[in-house]
This record gives sequence, structure tokens and C-alpha cells, in this order.
Amino acid sequence: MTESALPVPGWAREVAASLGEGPHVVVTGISPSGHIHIGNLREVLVGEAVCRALRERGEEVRFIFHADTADPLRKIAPGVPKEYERYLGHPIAKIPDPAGEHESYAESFLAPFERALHAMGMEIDVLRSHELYEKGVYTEVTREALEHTEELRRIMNEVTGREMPEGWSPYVPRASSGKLTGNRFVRHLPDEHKVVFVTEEGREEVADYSKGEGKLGWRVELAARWKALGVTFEPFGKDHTSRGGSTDTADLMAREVFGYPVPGRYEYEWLQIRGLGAMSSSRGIVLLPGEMLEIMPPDALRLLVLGRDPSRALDVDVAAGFPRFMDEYRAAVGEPEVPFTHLALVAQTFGEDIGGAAEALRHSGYGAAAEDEGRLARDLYYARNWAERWAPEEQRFKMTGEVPGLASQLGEEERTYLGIVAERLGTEMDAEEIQETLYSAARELGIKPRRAFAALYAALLGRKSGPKAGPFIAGAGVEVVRERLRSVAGGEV
RNA sequence: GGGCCGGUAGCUCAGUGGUAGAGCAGGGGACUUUUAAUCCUCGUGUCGUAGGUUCGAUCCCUACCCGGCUCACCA
Repeated sequence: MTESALPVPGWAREVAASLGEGPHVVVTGISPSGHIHIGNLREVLVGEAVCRALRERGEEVRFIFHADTADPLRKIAPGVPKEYERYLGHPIAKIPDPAGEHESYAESFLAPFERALHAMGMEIDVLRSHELYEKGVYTEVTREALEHTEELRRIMNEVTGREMPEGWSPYVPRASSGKLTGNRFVRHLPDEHKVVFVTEEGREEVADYSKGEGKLGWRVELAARWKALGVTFEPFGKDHTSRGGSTDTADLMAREVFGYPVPGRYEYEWLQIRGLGAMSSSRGIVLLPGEMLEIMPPDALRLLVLGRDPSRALDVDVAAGFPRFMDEYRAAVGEPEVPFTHLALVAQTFGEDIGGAAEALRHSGYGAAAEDEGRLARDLYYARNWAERWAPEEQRFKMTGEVPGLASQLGEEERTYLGIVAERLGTEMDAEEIQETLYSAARELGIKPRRAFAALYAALLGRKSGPKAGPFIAGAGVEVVRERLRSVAGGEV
């Protein structure tokens, strides 16, 4: 996979133009405490587009995805066993993966996302905050924060309008119990880069912040991270940028405490799933990058997620509206013209038979789409996956598991036809022979082909029409089809 | 309440300072050894409301109305 072939969007150029001379560090990130969905991907893609715009004008750019793996677990993701409540307040990098596949809770969500980023050809450094803390990347800024505790507290109080409690500290140490929450700060030992604190149980303990035995509180961490990583640009979702929000505190902290210029910013709006509203990891309503890459190529996903303008809310529709999106995408990037709905039909009809599909496409005037069989195979893969998983019912053609109710309405004549067809079909027949068999049998019986085929669709699909019958039956398997036709012909419905 | 984003043909949306477009749906027609597909043809709607800037605004500014989302550290 290579990087995007799409042109750099205009809005990204404008953003880049507002940033000064490089070198630049563009950072995006999220706390992997639940599924990382395409809403989160929007942030990464905004960052990527700005990176590309910067590079286009010759800047040196480092692009980072900062996974907040040191964050405490606040809520248990859907599907995670209830026993995990005992890990509430523990860093998600230190909690085991419920499925036992990955090395931690955080990693179980991060790994699939990272894989998708790489599949998209993204040139991005994926950093894990717990590793940064352990390696000492944040040691200096942590010391600085601790030395300016009162100033930071003042900013927190003023901006959020809430009084930080007694024992508040910009640094959140991890107790020997594993918990980050409930600890009260006592004092800072700058020479040893340690803090002394009292645990929930009232025990006095010590944490070494040069070794990752804790983390900065979220709002302070944001500003500290800018300085520690040299960040010059970061996109934010609108939840962070409301007044009194985390960007407000971080801006002040950066300027007044860390002496670091506030990085360039871009506010993006949220993605919604058509008909379902905003994505929500905690409600399990998400679209994942990985599953999206099974129905479209990376650049299509870029377009889908970014939309025309990421500062605007966007409804993502991967069901009924998807074919049109794909048609526009294909036209935009110069892919051979063929309606996506037609590809879906052909894909469902021919299954793995790429040659047959190519033939059918040529026949219906879409020869260009069949020219490159490698590309065609890929297109059919996307179309088939879409049809099976996301398409509206009327565009799915899959043999039902049971005899459809519609079959019971078939008349005597039609049943006879189906019975004859069942006898004549042979497992060695190819799609064309099957088609011929179906057609000639109808002729012989004096049934209008239209009715004969309708009967077939009723028996196989439970609907009045369907894809071209010969290839479809070849794809579904002659044996199962014969069995079905026999039972319908025999009146077992 | 603050913030952000919308309010354009039945539906979904695009659009530009100079008197508005697409897709779908719908109507009509053509073609085809079933299906699917394809082709031709038909769209005057106060561009949310009221003001303002301008020679001229749907597109710029202001106010208001309606809707969605977001502010409890889940983009």
C-alpha cells in the first residue's frame, strides 16, 4: 500500500498556510479504552491532510498518533466481563486483554486501528503514552509541572470554574495496587524525580515519574505533551474546544507555565452514522476502519470520512447511500465506469468466478471494468462484502436458509417446471449450460420465461426477481439448488 | 445557557457576488431469450425569516426562528 493518490484538499492547504516555518510536528491521538472508530479516524485524516499540505511546500514534518495508553480505565467497554470493574482506575496499558489475544486492554483496541492505518499507507509514528512515560520523555515537563503546581491549580480553577480539591496535583501517581485514582499528593522530591503520596487506603507511597509510575493529569498532559514532543499542529474534536474545555486550560498552561507557543489548531465536526447518530464506543455504535477497508479502497475511505469539509458534520451512509458514494469516488479517481450496484449484482451472481464476472460485464457494456482482472477481483471483493453486510435488503441476493414463504404461492404449473429443472440440472454444468437448461425447459412446458424465472426466484430467494439465474445458481451450488427446487416442487411448503 | 454545524426541487445533498444544479424517487418512451442492466425524455423551487452592504446576494454582514451535535475530560 502506498500513500494517498488524492489531491491535497483546499482546506488543508489553507490550514498549512496559516502555520509558520517548520520543522513541524503534527499530532493526533485518542485514548484506546474502547473501539477506535472512523470518527477517530477523521482526526487522523485531518492531520494527514495537513501533513501532506506542509510537505507539498517543502516542509519537514513528523506525523504522530499518540495513544493515551497510560490513561486510567473509566468505563468498561461493551462486551467486557463485569469482573473488569476491579480494574477501574488502572492504566489501560496495565490491564489484561479480556480476549487474551493482545498484551493489554489498550492494545486490544489499538492494534486493529494501527493495522488499518498501515493498510492505508499512512506514514505515521504510533506512540504509546505509557512507553513515553517509562522512557522518560515526559520527565522534564513533569518536573516543571510539579514545580508550578500552584499556578496550574489556579488555571484549572479559573478556567473550569471548579475548585481543585486538597491534595490535587498535576501529576497522578500510580499506587502499588495499580490504581491511579484516589491518591492524594503529599510532596515532590525533585532531585530523585519522585512524588510522595497517600493511597486510598491511607498508605504512604512513593512514585518515580521518570519511570512511568504514574502520569500527568489529562489537561496538564495536553500542554506538557506539546512541549515534550515539540507539537506545532493538532486537530481537535469539538468536545475539547468548548469554553472551559481542555484546550482552554492547555493554551494558558502552555503559555504561562511551560513557555511553549500554542500549536496550530483545527476544529473538526463529528461524523454521524446515518440513522443512528453520533458514534459511541460505550453504546457499541461504531464503524471501524478495518471493516470499512473491506468494502472500499483506502482513498475512498479518506474521502468518506473527511467529506468535503471536516469542519462540517457529516452523515456517513454505508447502506443505501453507499453505491452513489462509490460511483462518485470511482469517477473522481478515474476508475473504469460501472455502477457500484451493478458490481454488487455481478459479485453476488458469480461469486469467486472472476472470469465469468468479466464476461458478464463485457456483455452489459462495461468492458473497461473487466480489462484488468486483478483490479476487477478487488472491486468485486468490495462489492460482495458490501452486499452481504451493508446493502439494503432489496439488493441482497443470497439463497435463504429456509424455503421462502413466497414459494407457497406458486401454482401447479410452476411447481412442475421447478421439478423438471431440478432433474435436469447437473453438477458438472457451467453457468451458461444452466441458463440454457432453465430457458429451454420453460419453452418446452409452454411457460412464459418470465413466469418460469419468477418461480425460480421465489423458490430460491423469496422474491419476484433476481440476478441472472444461470450464474447465480452456479455460484450458489447446483446441489443445494436442486434440493430446494425438489422440495418446492413436491409441495412441501 | 455557551460553542460548533446546518436549514436549497417529494427525498438526499452540491453550488457560485450576477436572476439556481445533481442523484434518487416519480411520469412517459425505447431496447433485451427471463432477471438485472442500459438508453431517451419530463424539474420555475419565496435557495429558513427580517433587515443591511452592493449596480446586483441563495452565496457577505446583523438579528431572529427551527433542527442536529457538543460542553460530565467517550473525536
